[in-house]
Amino acid sequence: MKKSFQPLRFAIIAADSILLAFNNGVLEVLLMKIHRPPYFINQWGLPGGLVSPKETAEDAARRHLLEKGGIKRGYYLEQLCTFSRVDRDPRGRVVSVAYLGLCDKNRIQFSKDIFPYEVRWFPVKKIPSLAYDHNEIIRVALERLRAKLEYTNIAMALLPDKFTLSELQTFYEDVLGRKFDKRNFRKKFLLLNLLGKTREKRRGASRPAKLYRFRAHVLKTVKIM
Amino acid sequence: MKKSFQPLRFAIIAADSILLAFNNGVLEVLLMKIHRPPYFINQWGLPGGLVSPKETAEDAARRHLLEKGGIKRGYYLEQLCTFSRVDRDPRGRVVSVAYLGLCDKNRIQFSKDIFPYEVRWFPVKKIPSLAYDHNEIIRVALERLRAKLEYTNIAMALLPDKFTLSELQTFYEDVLGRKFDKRNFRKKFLLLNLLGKTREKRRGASRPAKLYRFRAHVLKTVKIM
DNA sequence: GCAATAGTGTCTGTTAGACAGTATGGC
DNA sequence: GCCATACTGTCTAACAGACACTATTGC
Repeated sequence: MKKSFQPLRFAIIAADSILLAFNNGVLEVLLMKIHRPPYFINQWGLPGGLVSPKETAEDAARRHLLEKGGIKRGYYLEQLCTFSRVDRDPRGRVVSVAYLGLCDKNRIQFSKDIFPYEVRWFPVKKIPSLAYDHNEIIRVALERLRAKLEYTNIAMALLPDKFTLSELQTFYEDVLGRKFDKRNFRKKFLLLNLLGKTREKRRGASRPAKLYRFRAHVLKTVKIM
Repeated sequence: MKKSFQPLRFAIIAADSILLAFNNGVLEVLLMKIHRPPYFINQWGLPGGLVSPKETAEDAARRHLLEKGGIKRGYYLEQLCTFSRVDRDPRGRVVSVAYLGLCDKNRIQFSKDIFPYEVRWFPVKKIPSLAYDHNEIIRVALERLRAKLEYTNIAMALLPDKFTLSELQTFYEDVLGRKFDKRNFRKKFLLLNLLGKTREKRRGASRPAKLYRFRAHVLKTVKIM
């Protein structure tokens, strides 16, 4: 029988978050500029960092979103996947537990403190080459998001409180990269009974549109598409 | 701004596997008796162990299945979830990357070596109280399996090469805990075009039944139920 | 021929998807 | 009145689910 490897006693565990928001018809991800030497200086990467002895990986993910991006609460977060390629971090062995975060920028609570980090929202279609394996992590995150849009009501985490059916449709089309027939889309979504009417309308340069909201903000699995 | 925690420099990373098999109409999980002092001695737990410096978490999961259970290859394995509760291991901070494994005992390759570990297959409905948070991990694994049975062809990883439609139905009923109408079940599954006929029949104490097999052993997402 | 399980078909209600014209408001 | 976008309904094909009887083999 083959001899066992030496156990990994000094691994470092990191928690990285892919925080997504839908803004002006564009899906964006929050990225952070890396300052600390010696690797990837001035490159962009996911907001995240080490897990401390007294916190879970999810706690750490939330803490780093606060410490790096000033994001306090009001966003959805779920575990995505753990990345453990041996050479994924040039500093040594770092295993990263990645979290998928979804938010609406108007609903999120930002801290008013000043942070010594440079963060920026990037459209997911214009992401530069990132540090570590973060491009790969984002790819997996988008796959997960697209899958969940089809069989859960997770869209509620990215959309504003109130929205028109056209906005909802545009959102689905942009993120899934497919077009839907307007009549079928509306019929299907209204029959799912996930939405509630409001009395308000969105006024623009043409006929005003009714505003809807999600009835409940609890994640449900429902076949959508 | 709140001061950052101390980073976790000495965390230990483990990889644990929930290896499932379907045997005589019963879904079973492979468990291992814990011998090493000082905790949980003689309790059962998931086969797994530490991740070594030169291997990924998945490599480690497979290695521990081999070293502890003699299981060489021929099983399906996917990452399930990472468990990082601070006190989940009394020995100290251990973060576990859990893997969901699925196999057919007749198709799997067992090592012929002798292993100093006591392992046993337990019906998932008769699992004792396990070490660490392993009961919880198994709960999550079964949830994942049930979800994937409904929208992928993952059943192929648990079923034998050849099986009758009745056996397939029994499998679905047992694992999902619901009954299906025989005519509808067969109609639906055959229309999905996932199965191929063989010329063989299973003979028993009554009318022989045609044997089918899965056409391809590639995981596909297909709406099944 | 009896027990046991395999195998089969129809009907109905629901859903998915194709498809085009009218309504309302800003300017 | 014109532009822009909101809003609406029908038809057809496919699918989901309820339902009961005949066929084949071992004994």
